[in-house]
Amino acid sequence: MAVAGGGTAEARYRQLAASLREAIAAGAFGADGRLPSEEKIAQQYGVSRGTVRQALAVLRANGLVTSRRGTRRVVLGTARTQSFFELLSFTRWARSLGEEPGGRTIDVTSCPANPLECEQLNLEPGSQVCRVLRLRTLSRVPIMIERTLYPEHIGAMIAGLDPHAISHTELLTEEGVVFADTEHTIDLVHADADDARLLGCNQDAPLMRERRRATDHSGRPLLWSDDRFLPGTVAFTVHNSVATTALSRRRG
Amino acid sequence: MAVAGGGTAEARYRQLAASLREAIAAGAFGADGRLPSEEKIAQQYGVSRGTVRQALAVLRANGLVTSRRGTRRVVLGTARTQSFFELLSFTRWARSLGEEPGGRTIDVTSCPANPLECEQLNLEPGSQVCRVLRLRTLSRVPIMIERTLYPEHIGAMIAGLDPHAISHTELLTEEGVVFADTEHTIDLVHADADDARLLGCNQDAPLMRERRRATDHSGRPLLWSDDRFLPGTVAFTVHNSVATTALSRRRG
DNA sequence: TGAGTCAAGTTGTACAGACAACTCCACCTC
DNA sequence: GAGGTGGAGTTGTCTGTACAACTTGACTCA
Repeated sequence: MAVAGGGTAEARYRQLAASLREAIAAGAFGADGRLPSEEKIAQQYGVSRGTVRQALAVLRANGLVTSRRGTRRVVLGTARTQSFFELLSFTRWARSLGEEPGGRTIDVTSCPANPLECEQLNLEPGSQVCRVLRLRTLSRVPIMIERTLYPEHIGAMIAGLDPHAISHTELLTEEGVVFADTEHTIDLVHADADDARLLGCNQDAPLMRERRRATDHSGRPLLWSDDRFLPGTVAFTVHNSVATTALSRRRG
Repeated sequence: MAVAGGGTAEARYRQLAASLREAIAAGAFGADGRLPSEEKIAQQYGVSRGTVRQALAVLRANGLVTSRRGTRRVVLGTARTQSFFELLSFTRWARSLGEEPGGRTIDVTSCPANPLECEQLNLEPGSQVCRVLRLRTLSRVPIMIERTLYPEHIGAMIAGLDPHAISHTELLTEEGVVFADTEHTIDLVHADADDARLLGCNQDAPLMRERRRATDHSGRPLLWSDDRFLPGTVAFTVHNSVATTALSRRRG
């Protein structure tokens, strides 16, 4: 039936997190930025302390508040972290910026994967994969080259598609594909001939590369993509605290 | 007294998380990678289900396991996320790689901050700041230029320091400075004259830039740094799931 | 064969209580 | 004034219980 979300009422701790987020943005909690105690918040909203803690854990993971045994929590900032989908999908990201996402599908082919690709997509050696090459624009200005690899069962949904379709990710979601986890790796590369031609830069010009690997709930890879941005068009930010770390830095 | 950690026994859920992490790395949980149910794990380790859930939340945030209502958890991978300090401190990072961290302090000056810097460090306009310029090496090979800005009260601890000291961060920690949160922003810049001279690259050569801003528990900024890496020496990876997102992507 | 139904199993949410660990301020003492 | 003491307040950890929401596989029935 593909009921697209909204079926169940949102959890109480999420509602509470949203309320607190608004309160923080509105500048409640005075100049010193100290939150009320968990107990007070619990009474105020008519929930248990456990629920308050769950809500605050969300805000802490987003870098909005600190937390430390013995003292009240303190507002850190109004860090606007993005939703999972704004990070997964170029289209969603563009929309969240209030800009018009666009793109042109340059090429779609189906062919056997090489060993590295098989490993990334967790496929048997020699399996068929679907290769998509797209040029992405933000308000009609080209900013990114996207090379995406889909396993065959996903690629089949992409293949017979309008080449002008804007968002493949949203299409797949509508078809019932569930994206659950992604891993992003960010580094710097030099433009190859295709990059240069399509982005209108010189060959060997520096590009910001983001490689994304998405999996479903069972850990099966759904796509592997190599996205190359023109310099100055994108920046990545990560918040991390003593308690939770999501980012890591590797030798290039 | 500066008792350097280790005072209190580690929380049970952290011990459990470590155990489970090892078990995953050792390849327990069979070929399908399904974990036992929370109840089973709780019985096996003699803890309550709540504690098990706390431990599993850590693993999930690290991208090691999935989680989804109705089905068992599944092993995703052996993602090695780094500790907070390996991300904050170049020295700690190098050591975790098994390489020898090094560096040379090029310049230390104290002067008034410009408006942007005041905003980043949350200081009154015109406040004094401490500026440190360092060249960082990995196994004697230069890979990064670090420009760090400290507010005066922190800078005072750095100023009278051996110019050959390797880790300023660790020194500050020993002095009782507590780092609690950081924000990292990653983008691409071109080498200026100083970068080129010190890193031995051409001017305007592309560099990977990481800007870090660290605060203490109350949200007071402790440092703001602009680090520029030679291409190919570093890559950043982020794991994120539907439940938790730490990364965001911005217009450059 | 195919579709629908049901029950068992599993994770998510929420509540309540208890204690530990820690911070901070007021107070006291020297 | 300096320094130590103590207690109130706050967050961290752990346990236990109950139910809701969801997945999966077995089963039934047309």
